[in-house]
Amino acid sequence: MNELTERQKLILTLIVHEHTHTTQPVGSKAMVNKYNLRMSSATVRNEMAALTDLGYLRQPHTSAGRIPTEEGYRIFVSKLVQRTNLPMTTRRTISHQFYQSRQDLEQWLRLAASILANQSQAASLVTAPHSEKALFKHLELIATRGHQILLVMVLVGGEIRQQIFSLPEPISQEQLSTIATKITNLCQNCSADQLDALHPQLDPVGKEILVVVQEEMALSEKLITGDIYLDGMTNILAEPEFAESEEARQALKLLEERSLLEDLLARTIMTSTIGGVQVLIGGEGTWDELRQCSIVLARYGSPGVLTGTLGVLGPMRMPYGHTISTVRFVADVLSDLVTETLIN
Amino acid sequence: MNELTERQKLILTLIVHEHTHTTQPVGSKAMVNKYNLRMSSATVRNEMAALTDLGYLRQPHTSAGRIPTEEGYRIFVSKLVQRTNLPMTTRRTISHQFYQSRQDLEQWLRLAASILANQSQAASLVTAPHSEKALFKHLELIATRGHQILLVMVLVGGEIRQQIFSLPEPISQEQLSTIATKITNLCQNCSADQLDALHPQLDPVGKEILVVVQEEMALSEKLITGDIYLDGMTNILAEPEFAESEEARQALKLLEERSLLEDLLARTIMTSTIGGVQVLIGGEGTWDELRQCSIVLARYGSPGVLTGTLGVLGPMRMPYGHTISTVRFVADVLSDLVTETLIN
DNA sequence: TTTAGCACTCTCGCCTCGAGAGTGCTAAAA
DNA sequence: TTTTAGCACTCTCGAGGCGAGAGTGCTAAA
Repeated sequence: MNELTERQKLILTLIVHEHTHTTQPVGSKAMVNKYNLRMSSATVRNEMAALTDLGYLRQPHTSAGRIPTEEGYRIFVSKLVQRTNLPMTTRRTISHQFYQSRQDLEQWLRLAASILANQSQAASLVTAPHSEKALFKHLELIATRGHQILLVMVLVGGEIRQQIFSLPEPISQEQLSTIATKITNLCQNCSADQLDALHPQLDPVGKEILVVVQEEMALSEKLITGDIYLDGMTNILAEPEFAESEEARQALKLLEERSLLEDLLARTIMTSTIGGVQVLIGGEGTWDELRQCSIVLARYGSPGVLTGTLGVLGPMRMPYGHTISTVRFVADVLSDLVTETLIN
Repeated sequence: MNELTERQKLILTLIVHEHTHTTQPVGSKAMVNKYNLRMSSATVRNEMAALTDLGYLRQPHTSAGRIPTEEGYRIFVSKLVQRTNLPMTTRRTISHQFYQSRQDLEQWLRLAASILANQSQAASLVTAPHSEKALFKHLELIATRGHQILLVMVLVGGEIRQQIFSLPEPISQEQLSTIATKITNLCQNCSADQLDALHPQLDPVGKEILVVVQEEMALSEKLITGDIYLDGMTNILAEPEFAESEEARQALKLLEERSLLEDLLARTIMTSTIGGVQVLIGGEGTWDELRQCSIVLARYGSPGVLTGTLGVLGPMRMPYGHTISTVRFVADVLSDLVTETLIN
């Protein structure tokens, strides 16, 4: 808690930097040589001992160099890493890819995941954006075979939900279209709750359909409704700390099991604002699977209207500066795209 | 090519069986003991030598036991594995899960992937079914902000495609609805080509929209349009042959890179018939990434109308009997569901 | 407060060595 | 002719030993 001296900050920064590059514990002598420090290795050793006592460094075993602890990374990320921007050329390349791709939400999300994975050489995840409050915009009903009916609903913001259901009696396409038009006109911009008031105005079939509509709207409001796009999972396997596959399995399992992933996103994302980037280091005591990992997350979209989450999962030894800038930049680009094309 | 003797078949079968269970090379003496063979280890050794000459077995190094070669697995799968059915209880459990889940294609596909992964303890993949010939059923146009228009199209079979595009001039929702209704009425059950004939009947805006419709239909006919559901990738990491992560990376990379995966499916699936299960062993000389793996694939759906692919990717040392039955059974269940609910 | 010097510790790669498992071959038995 | 017993040989694998190298902590001097 006590403020670190400038020299301690420098040494901690250098150790983090060196270790993220070499993967190895870093020793006092080697460090003095490499960075031409204007002090002796003994001095560095003393400072290292102090930082170790403070809990920011540790030794894998006696008489090895030091590596940062979780706490060390945390202080590095919160205080020491300088906010950098991605180089202009990189930014242009990324923007370019988005603007020349097919104008299609799914493509964008896939692309975002791919860019994050490549830039960070780690695993990436991107959730589809969804309305924080589902508002009805348009309903379409299409008869398929027999009693089966395909319901296609569009929400304000362009989210599309579809569902197949059946009615007790067969019904013609004309009748369905009439009902769909009626509901579309009545329900403009309504939330799921507001639809309750409309039940009296509808015939029995219409009521039944309205219930399905309400169900779908409710589902849409739950945190993560749509797809989650993952990429770069194999990057994780390339990291030396995951050479023994068991460790890697743990981390990838988290990405694979939607329920775990949703839980993670739900718990962390609520606190983060658009534009802000959140860094989770070592599972923060809650997620055992992530003991060796860090996650860098950001929200994108239009706050309060249509938002999604994107981020990167990699080893705790991660180039935080670069990763954070990348995540922030991709989030910004995606926010612009989503806002421009989907919000009305 | 020469027919194997009964005894050779027995020995090959036992070696495959034993090796899939232990992961270890299997030796003559151990085998005689374990299976109480009515012959001496020397006899077994002679037969093993013969099978090795034929190319069905190999030794990881001199004076180790034998393991099957790719060719050995191939002959095992094509001739020796007996076609078994899943036990009744397993089948019931699986069916049950499908029928009690939400009646929703996406859920089913996800579930299928999950069941395949769990049953086979390997990675699984399931592609969304798609029409082999895209036939128009229904069109909806929704104005969003400014010139942006959301196009929602339903194909015969229930496949939904959506696309955002813009027109040079702003246009009202009423006008859009009129156009959509007109196209819907004119184009019932038409293929993309047939739509060409309709251009003269439409005003300029209608023509422009029809072009987008045709583009979407063309896209839908390309082999794999929709999502691919993957599951159980971490199972692969648990296999001892993938302990050094490099090997595992190769295999997982294939699953992660959509383009590779689509290529794989495109090349293999064409030859396989519904109900038939296809087994690809060791990449078949074409896919280097799969040198250590096998894939068990089947198509599901309604032949010629709406079909998809599902399968399992695991180590070459795989319990083929069980995996094949599982893939076949899940494909059958999914075929029924798809046929019942989506085909009209 | 910083630095030089020094004894000590721990890992890592390399080597050796013996146990264990399995083979191929030969000659005898069925 | 086919099967089997016996035997010498080969190869892996794990344990143990050893030395080099890197790093530390401590003490005493600058």
